[in-house]
Amino acid sequence: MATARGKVRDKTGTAPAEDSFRLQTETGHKASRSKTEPALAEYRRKRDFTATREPAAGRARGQAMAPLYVVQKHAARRLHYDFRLELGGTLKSWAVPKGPSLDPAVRRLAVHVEDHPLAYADFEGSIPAGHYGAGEVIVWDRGVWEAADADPAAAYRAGKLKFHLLGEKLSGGWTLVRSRLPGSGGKEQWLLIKENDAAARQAADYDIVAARPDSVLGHAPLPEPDAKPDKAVAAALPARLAPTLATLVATPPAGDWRYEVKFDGYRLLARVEDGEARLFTRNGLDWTAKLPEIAAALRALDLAPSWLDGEIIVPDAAGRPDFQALQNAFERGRSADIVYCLFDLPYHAGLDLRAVPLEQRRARLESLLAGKDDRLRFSTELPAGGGDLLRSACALGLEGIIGKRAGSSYVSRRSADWIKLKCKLRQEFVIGGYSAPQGGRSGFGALLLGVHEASGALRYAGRVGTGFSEDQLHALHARMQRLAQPTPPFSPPPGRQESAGATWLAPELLCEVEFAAWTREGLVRQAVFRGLRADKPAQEIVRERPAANPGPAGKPGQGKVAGIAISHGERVIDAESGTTKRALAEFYDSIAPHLLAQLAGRPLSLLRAPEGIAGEQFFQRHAETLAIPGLHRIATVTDDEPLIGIDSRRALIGAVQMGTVEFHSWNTDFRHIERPDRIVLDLDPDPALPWARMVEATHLVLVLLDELGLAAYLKTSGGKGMHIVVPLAARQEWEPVKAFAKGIAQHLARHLPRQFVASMGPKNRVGKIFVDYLRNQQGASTVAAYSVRARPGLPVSVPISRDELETIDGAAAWNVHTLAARLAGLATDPWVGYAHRQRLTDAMRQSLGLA
DNA sequence: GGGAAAC
DNA sequence: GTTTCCCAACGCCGC
DNA sequence: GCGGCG
Repeated sequence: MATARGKVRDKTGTAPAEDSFRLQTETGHKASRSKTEPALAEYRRKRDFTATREPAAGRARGQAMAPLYVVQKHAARRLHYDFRLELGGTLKSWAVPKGPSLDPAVRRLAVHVEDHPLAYADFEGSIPAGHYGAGEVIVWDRGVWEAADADPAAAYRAGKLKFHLLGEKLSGGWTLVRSRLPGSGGKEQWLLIKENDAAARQAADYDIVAARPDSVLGHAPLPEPDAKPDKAVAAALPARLAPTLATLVATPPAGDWRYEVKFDGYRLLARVEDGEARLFTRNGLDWTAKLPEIAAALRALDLAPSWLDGEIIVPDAAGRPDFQALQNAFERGRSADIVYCLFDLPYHAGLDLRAVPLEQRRARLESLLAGKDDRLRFSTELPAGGGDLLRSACALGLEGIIGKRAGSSYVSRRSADWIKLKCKLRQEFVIGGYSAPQGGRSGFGALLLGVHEASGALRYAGRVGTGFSEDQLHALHARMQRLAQPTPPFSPPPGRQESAGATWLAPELLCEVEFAAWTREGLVRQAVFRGLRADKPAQEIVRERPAANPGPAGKPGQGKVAGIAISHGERVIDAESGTTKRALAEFYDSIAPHLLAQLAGRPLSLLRAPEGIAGEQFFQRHAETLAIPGLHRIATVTDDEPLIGIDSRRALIGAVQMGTVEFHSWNTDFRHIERPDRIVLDLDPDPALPWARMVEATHLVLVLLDELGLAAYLKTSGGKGMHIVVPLAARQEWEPVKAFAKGIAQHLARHLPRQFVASMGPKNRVGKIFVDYLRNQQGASTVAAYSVRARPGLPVSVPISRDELETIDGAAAWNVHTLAARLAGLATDPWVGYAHRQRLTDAMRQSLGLA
């Protein structure tokens, strides 16, 4: 024991090649083949940071340093947990609870240090994706323990691990702070923070809330509750207070706005005075008696006379507000689960703070709540950036976000300085009936909606009774009457109340509906009719799962997609969109006909990422031991091992179950594997180039192909570039076809040197577009049209028409969430006319200078 | 994610 | 039993 | 020329 700090790490030798840090032991390290941004410098910086830290003042001599920390990296809006242990002693082994290391539920690391029994180190909390924007956070748990303490976990529990560094400026610009983060259960954490762009933000953005009494340095910029802020006015505490209400807006406005989570609960104001706490709804009803635990927690804060403003919620398992759970909590008189999320402090300690800038009120509020009852939580600020922020909030299954203008004051009315941005859900439903009109309404009352279960049954999904014009109402009614049938198409049929007076319809009509949320029973809430749809077979209408929403558990068939059991269906494959493995499988199931048309008959390479796109990724070209139902293993003369062929839904979903994210196809067919039947040119731009340059370059290539007399088809790559596909009759073998593709690339590079390069190196590619012709050799493959890409947000490679090139705003125009809408809105196949008829002629070769 | 080799 | 390794292929680039 | 990298 008590060997030098950093020993474990030093023994590992080489730095990992990926941007994450695997826990490293003396048995070696694991270099990943992950195709992510280079992170060697990143790694070195962090290593340097730990290596160059000065020992903390006040540490007794002879004590072993045994810091344990958890590294969480969050760059470019990708959340990444990883664990690194640095222990005095030789690390023997370690364990993270089974499952993805991204699992926010991971709370405990087991560590095994030589000469020590198995020790556990707990850490608490998690940081949801999107919380910190671009930047990095290290969740840090640090302390010392006596060498005599055989069990560091016991020492930790006994409080012998001392924290004693706060606000310490560390090398490399890191700062140690103590803070509470959303999702942390209100618990404070030690955080090491570092800004990528310090100028863009202020330290206060990080919610630094408290200094420990034993803080050595303690110069963190803490709010000073006792100082009287500008504009604060001494005032008696009013008996009543009406809250500031937010204005609903559709898009994030310009300007300086501070965003918070929109809580799906009840607004509640708290009045605290003389050891008494009372709770009021926004209409002034006294709910103190309904919320004894909250009231007690507020009393325990022992506040000087104050009004606090917040919202009560019941968090679901993932920490998100759950409106129904809140209602249930009231119904059952179980208010103990309720949490009060506080976001404002209009009065405090005899001061009227309403005119004080928002940030100051909130800083003061946060300091009041720091380290107090878990039922009282500070509503943390979300990172700047409205549009993306809303998207990520929605992807996390939140109801929306609230924006407050920087510096705004607290007013007792609806304010334009407080805005709410809602995540609206929208999807198609099958119309399975309608209810009788009520009152002055003619035609029908509401449409009875359904979605298909995985089993194929049409499940009742609630009703929509608003959103149609008078004309629509009549037209729809007339149309529906022709589809009337005596029995409900739903299975099981809706309850008596829903069925009363209903007219049942053959499940043929589809409509688009916008709604606020799915209820726990799987019905739409606050649904609005947005129009009929007619572009999809009714059978394809299924519930579109909001990302990261596992859905009701325990239902039969719940774990299966297309008959394939999906293990770890709740695993989040992509943190940015919150897409789970099951959602990915369902996505592939939903586009199976499109994708299978691209894959069938071709040898494939699979890009697999069993632990999600942030984990290790690898290609697989040989069927090997791959146990996928319906997968073809095809022996060929070209490869010793059988290749992979997929031509069924089962095999497709089976591949997804095995962690496949991307499907890459060869430019040939098993039937003529030595003769390619297409050329694929991958236009791969310098990432810094604007999209307009990409559009221009694509046009230029199309012009060249037109001149040669070759028809070509476009698809987005799902990344930065475009793929141009030239279908061929499978006449020639790989070599001449590759030479032809190379000829095109070199022709472009030669004649349009400002736009194109034909060689791969990034060196002379600055500001240009690399025409990647290398995908046209034997054994090479290109991501298939309709394949997802293993990148943040899970974009999809999508065929487009030449006309559409002008209209899209990037090669990642569609992703797993938005592709359905595109397919639904598509009148004609963007690749209409695609046929393998073209030949490469000598005349073409001459034109290219290949002769 | 899972088979198989290496501990 | 437990842990690690493997799962493409190619051209570039730096040693 | 070899190996790591993208």
